[in-house]
Amino acid sequence: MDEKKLPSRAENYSEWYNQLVLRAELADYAPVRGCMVVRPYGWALWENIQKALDERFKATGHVNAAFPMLIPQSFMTKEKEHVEGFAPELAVVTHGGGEKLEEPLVVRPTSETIIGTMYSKWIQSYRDLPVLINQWANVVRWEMRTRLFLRTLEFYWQEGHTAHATKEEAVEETERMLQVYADFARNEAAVPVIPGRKSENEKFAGAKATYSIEAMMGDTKALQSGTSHFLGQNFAEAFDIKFLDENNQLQYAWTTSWGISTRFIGAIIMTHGDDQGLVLPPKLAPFQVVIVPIYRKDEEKERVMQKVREVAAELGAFRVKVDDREGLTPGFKFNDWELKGVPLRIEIGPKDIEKSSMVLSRRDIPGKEGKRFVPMAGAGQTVAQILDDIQANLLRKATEFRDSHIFDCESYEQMQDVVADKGWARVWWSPDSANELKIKEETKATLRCFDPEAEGEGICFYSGRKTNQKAYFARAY
RNA sequence: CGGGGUGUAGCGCAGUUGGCCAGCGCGCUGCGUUUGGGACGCAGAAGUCGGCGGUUCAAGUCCGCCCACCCCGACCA
Repeated sequence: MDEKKLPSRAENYSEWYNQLVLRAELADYAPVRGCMVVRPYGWALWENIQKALDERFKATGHVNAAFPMLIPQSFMTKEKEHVEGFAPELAVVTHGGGEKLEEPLVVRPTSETIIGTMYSKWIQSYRDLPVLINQWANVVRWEMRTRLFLRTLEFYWQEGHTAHATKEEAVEETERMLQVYADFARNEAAVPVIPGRKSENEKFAGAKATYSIEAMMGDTKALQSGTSHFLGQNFAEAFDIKFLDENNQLQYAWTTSWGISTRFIGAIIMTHGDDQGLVLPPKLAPFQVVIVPIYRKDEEKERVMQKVREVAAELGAFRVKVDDREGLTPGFKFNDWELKGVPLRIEIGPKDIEKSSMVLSRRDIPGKEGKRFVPMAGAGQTVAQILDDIQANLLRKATEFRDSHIFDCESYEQMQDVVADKGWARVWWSPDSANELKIKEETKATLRCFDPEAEGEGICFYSGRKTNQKAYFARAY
């Protein structure tokens, strides 16, 4: 086996994914089982994701804050469904300072309880509302089986927590943030997603309603890539978040929460990656452009490097990496940066300098097709155009792939056939938790979300009942 | 927790019916030649063979116990 080659995506998707994460130096396994080390290259990608999301949060009036990682166990038990949902996956601290604690502390799996506790102190009047806070944090969930980025014991995310005076406002907030996520996914990550409501079975523990953005990976499995929850007054009642309204009436607040995690990096990898490695969308890529200098003899080196520096300076508006590593052949560097998913590569050698041109190689179009000679003059504008085009092309390709793997199914047989290995099934669906579980057992497919674009009425593919709702079923990560 | 598997150099692995110096590829270090699609030569460094115990003249190899990790299920952003 040639160790330099990645496993083929088509032949072994899991192995391909795993090797890709490790060898592109996004992340590594940690000494503790199920944990992950995010390496600098992976973290740089995450920081770009953070930046893009933070901009959107600011635009919608949210501010950042930080809450404790350790939560008294009793907080977790206040909301009945919440504790039932999370109890099996909690890490618990029983000792501190060498002594057994009177009350164990839970390492936060999510922060509704601690934030709810604080909101009950902060909120007295309708004038205090809405409270629109986000926190960037790490959380711990003791999962049985883990996978780099997709499901690790500890993961990084942002969690927004808001409190509102009315149900309508909270519902609006839940839906707004779902759309913020969908917009981010499409326009920054070039990941086309379907934003829709989750079924009762799949909703967040303690929520009245859960919405998610669902993305289709390269093996046609679905990945829940972000969630937004309408919590109703459940947490307000459990944590006593009350306020006096304009009529001097005591009311429970209406709350929401929403989050996107490092799992999204997995979504980017599995949406765009190919047999050569990662393909990163220009807007989020740690390096948008890599320049590989090519020279045969030492006397050529200075001349080439000087040109390279000139071009790099002209591309100051972009995130540019000059690969000046010594002793590596250009071929090695090409493969290395392709593995790491850099959207655009520039090659500059003696031949190019003579012609005052350079080679541009697009990561989204493999092989010779993606290469072209361009004049060095006006490099900035050319690069800007091509990066835009790559960004658009990635979204277009991913959308085409997704749409060609969604099938409208009318019968259970048809649906089983589709979710077995063809893609997602879109069906008329009369909501029924028991039926949903049966389908999961028989096909391994779950209800990903209700179709937000469903119109009219039809016959449920499973129960035969009349319904006005459509749903997506798929195998999922 | 149920089923299956693997532990030998940083990584990936080979090691026969027990046998004397524990090997190969990649990577790493040094020197030289190279550099337009994963360079080559020479010289090197690097191992409690997962742990403990047993059988034996002799254990990476056989036996027992333990530990760790991986894959498939149940759980999940």
